Amino acid sequence: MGQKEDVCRYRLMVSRDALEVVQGKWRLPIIISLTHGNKRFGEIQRDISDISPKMLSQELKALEMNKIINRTLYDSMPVTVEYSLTPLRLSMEKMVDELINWGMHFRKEVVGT
Amino acid sequence: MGQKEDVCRYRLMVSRDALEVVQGKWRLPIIISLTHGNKRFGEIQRDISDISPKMLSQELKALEMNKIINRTLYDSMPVTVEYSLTPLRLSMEKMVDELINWGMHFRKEVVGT
DNA sequence: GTAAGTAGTTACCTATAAGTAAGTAATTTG
DNA sequence: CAAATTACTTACTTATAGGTAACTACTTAC
Repeated sequence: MGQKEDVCRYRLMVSRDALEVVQGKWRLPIIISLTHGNKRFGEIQRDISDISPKMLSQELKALEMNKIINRTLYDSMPVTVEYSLTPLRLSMEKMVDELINWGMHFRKEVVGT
Repeated sequence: MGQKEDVCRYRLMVSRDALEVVQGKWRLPIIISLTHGNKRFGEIQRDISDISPKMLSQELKALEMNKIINRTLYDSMPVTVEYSLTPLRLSMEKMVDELINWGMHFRKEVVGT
């Protein structure tokens, strides 16, 4: 008894997991910025013009912890740090595509009305 | 000039639109509860055992405004209200499936490690 | 008239997300 | 030696999300 409900609860749990990785104001912008090539802190900051260094630092850490991006420190002078995407980010492609697809549909049907 | 950036900004905008509809603690649980049939306020509340009437009422209103659910008032005594899904909810199927798929993958690769 | 069931609302409080402004440390350039 | 560039950090504040408890209004059953 309750097997259907278990499946349902599991689906809820993992969809919440997925949402937590991409939700928030800055995570998708950062991910998308890095999709156009590896970048340094300052470059991402210039890409996303209204993000503060505090938020960028905080969100980069969160994305690194979730294994979406890599942080590589180069021992050059001025010290440079390069951020790049991981294979896990590449596995998000379909999900992000479907968010975009449905977002377009939603905007046509509801927002644009 | 900037056509690529316009496309990028548009994708960001619509993916944020999509996220806003499903994000939060209770929206997916409510949507999924109604997937198993039209339900009344109290039934949803019993389905999602730890939701308060305030949050349920608030989130049902948000989902109704976004045209994900319908609210139908029946003039019976005791007044009953039935909530049901709209065609727009049905169009979310792929997106929700991909959230679940990637969430499973993420949990295997990161959470479960 | 009291309790229980219908579907919520209201006021208040706490927790989390995000913003603002300034500071740090190391090095390079003029 | 002062200014600029690298990549941040810290302290403080504001805004939004969510939680708690009690209350409303109507009707039926006992």
